[in-house]
Amino acid sequence: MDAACFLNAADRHCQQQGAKLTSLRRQVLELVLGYDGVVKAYQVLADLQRQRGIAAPPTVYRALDFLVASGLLHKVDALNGYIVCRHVGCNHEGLILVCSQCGRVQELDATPMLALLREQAGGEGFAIAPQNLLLTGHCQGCQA
Amino acid sequence: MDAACFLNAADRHCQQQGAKLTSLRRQVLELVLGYDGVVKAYQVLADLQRQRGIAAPPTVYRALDFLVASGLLHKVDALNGYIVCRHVGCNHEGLILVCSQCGRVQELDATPMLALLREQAGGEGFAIAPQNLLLTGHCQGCQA
DNA sequence: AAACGTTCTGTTATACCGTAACATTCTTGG
DNA sequence: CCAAGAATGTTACGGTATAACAGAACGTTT
Repeated sequence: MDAACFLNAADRHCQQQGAKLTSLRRQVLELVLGYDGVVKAYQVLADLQRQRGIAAPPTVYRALDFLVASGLLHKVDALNGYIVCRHVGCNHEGLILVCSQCGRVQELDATPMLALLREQAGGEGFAIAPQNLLLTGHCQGCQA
Repeated sequence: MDAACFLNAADRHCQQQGAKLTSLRRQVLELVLGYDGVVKAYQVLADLQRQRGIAAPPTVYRALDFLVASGLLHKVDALNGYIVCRHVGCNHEGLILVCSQCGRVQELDATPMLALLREQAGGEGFAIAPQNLLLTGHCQGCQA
């Protein structure tokens, strides 16, 4: 799915949910789409400054927060970054593999794994919420 | 297991591995043990400054890094924090369950789970690094 | 249209998180 | 003792994130 197509899907997705994909938020999403893999907030900020002349951290953080809340992006805590969600609209839980060297992202289906985890956690009285599973490691290209 | 007992276990654990649990590292571990759940590096730093008069960030970060590398603590990326490992000695990867309501933390062994994940990811040419799995949900007490 | 509340965005300032780089001290084996 | 490596002290900085308030845009009601 290319960027233009994704943006259309994002428009539809937000409209369905009554969320407003404003021009700023759309611009930020577009900037994130321009990268391959994990993006840092301050990278986006720098891009935004190049395009708008001036922008401050809260501007980009607010847009990113919105996009995460809408399910269009995922936050990658371990790397202080963000990635595009490639499963917008469907209810699958993803297994997201992030290469800690090159930042590239790969997604598998984590549904069976999360079912097992849910079972294990449930045995301890803990109900895990729907979520994606984020793991870091090295992709094929980055293994020496 | 109380703090004193844990410290003894930590001494033995490090001795077995040829790692040196110096007095500074032990002091940091003790400070972390004084908290219930997730601790931030700068909390520990503040405590250390109270006890020693002066200390700088690298001092506490180095000690925390050592304790994580030794398996005595886990780093919780999503929360920029650290927790005591409750399974010292069994050389495992943790499954850390964080209750999004009350903030309490519970730890299970994720080793078998990660073995499966490693196999699945390996099939795609991706090598998963050693790490903990952090999942959010609701603990027993917080399920209405 | 005018008045209003709500949501979004701009702006300034600051707090928090983490590490690089180098100096110094402390072990430990020869 | 002495050299080598490990651990700690110290300074300084860069990256990450948010608080707090001001202003603008938008829809709704009157």
